[in-house]
Amino acid sequence: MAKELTEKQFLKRYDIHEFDIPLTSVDMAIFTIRGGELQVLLVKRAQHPSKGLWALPGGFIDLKKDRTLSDTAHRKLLEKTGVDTPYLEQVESFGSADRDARGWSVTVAYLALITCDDIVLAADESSEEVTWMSVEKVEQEMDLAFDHQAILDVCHDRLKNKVQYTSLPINLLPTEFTLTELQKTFEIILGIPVEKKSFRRRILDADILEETGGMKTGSNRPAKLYSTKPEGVKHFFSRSIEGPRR
Amino acid sequence: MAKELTEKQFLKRYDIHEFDIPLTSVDMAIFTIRGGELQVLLVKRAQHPSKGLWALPGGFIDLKKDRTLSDTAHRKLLEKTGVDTPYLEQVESFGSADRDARGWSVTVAYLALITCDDIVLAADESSEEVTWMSVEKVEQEMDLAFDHQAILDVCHDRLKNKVQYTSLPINLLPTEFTLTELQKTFEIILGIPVEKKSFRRRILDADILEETGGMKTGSNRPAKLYSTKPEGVKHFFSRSIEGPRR
DNA sequence: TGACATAGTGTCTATAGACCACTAACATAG
DNA sequence: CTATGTTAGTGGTCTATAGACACTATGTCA
Repeated sequence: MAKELTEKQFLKRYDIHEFDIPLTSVDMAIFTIRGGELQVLLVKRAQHPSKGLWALPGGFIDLKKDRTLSDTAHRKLLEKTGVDTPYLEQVESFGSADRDARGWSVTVAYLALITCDDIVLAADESSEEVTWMSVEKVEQEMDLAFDHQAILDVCHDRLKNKVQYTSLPINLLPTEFTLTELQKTFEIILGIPVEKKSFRRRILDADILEETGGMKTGSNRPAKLYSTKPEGVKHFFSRSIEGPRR
Repeated sequence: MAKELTEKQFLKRYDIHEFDIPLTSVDMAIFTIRGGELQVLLVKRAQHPSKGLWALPGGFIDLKKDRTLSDTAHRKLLEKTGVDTPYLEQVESFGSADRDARGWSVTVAYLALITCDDIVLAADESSEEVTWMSVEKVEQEMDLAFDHQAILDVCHDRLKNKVQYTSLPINLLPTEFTLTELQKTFEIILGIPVEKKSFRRRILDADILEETGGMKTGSNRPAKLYSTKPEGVKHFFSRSIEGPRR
């Protein structure tokens, strides 16, 4: 595939400047919670263009293997993380004449949420450098390849926005979790404290969780463990989380 | 451009089955309110594939003219309707091996809202047949080209959803309108009646409209005319429109 | 056995939409 | 020149749900 070619070979193979159709790819913002932070998976580019810069994982559609766009996304997710499909959502497409040095290109951005301990990093045979990086740090200090900074921003905004009125963060936790852990996850993504009672009421009333019967013990009162009901994973609340008023 | 070619010429020109990159296009669901209905703009396909079937307007990216994807969308909107940019939003991309008989293809779907009387239909030099059609009718009875039925569904859902918590329908009205006209527009899109007092409070409290000073007279009490404030066009409400409870 | 820490609850307030009946202001018919 | 109809616009109550915050419960560990 394209990835193994040098730029010159690539240009020759695709004869890009003769085309009047754009190159189309898929890029992913794969989020997880690690060390109390929201982190995103980055790959160091091994080829031209933007060689050596960190980038969102992604690549070209494989017309043989992939039947649909989401097949491509699932394949990429699997290649980079070794897991599949906890949560995958198409976010937005970015296309312009100058976002890629190779010419007019379009990329379809996907957002994925995965549980930290599912991860077997860099199961990719191409042995690129792969790493988790704090989203905050990436957005403030780093210079990503192509327009990946903008793509990450949009995916991050989408995540923050959806967390307001859905139970999405459940996908960032292992199958069993306590309500406090879930609340912490919401707080990390939203970046604001969430009121305990309101939070618990919302989640419980939404009727998407069930008690597993187990308890999480520590050096204090044990907490009930919950898992998501088989049916509903994401569920819409009637209002968004409003956070403290004063 | 591609449009003037026969399938055979097209295949030859693009040598499609040699590529391992997909064809990428833009398709649009252009909505308006006409005759008390939500209607969508359709174009009759003059070429293979799906020749003779109605389709959403759209086409390939023009790598010379368009700098970005939204340029392509704006251009298509202008070509078909003679107007530009009252409201344009990217919705979702659809890509698969079999959505287009020509091979693997990706299309980026856009949603546009325009005011009915802005419209100068079929300003397109290619003199295709262009028409407005009731969305309800299209979704129930018609067979659109490619996967355009699915694309329309997604765009329609997005519209209905956004209307719940934004002032989006303002873009379907002329610059001056009465609150009752705006309410009617919401009701047409939502398909349910909306309570007058709550609606007016919501809209007025959102502080996105200003009185123009003019009045709309008829054979009854005249109504104040409003226009959108220069700053805010779309604005988010804190809750969605709930409609009648019983 | 008591300090502590975290889990989990009772209950009040504030907000904003639903509901519905009311008043206001025009055109037009008689 | 009034009566009537029709639509514009409002007042005021009801209700659902989120925020606030203090309270109780239940474990560990020194």
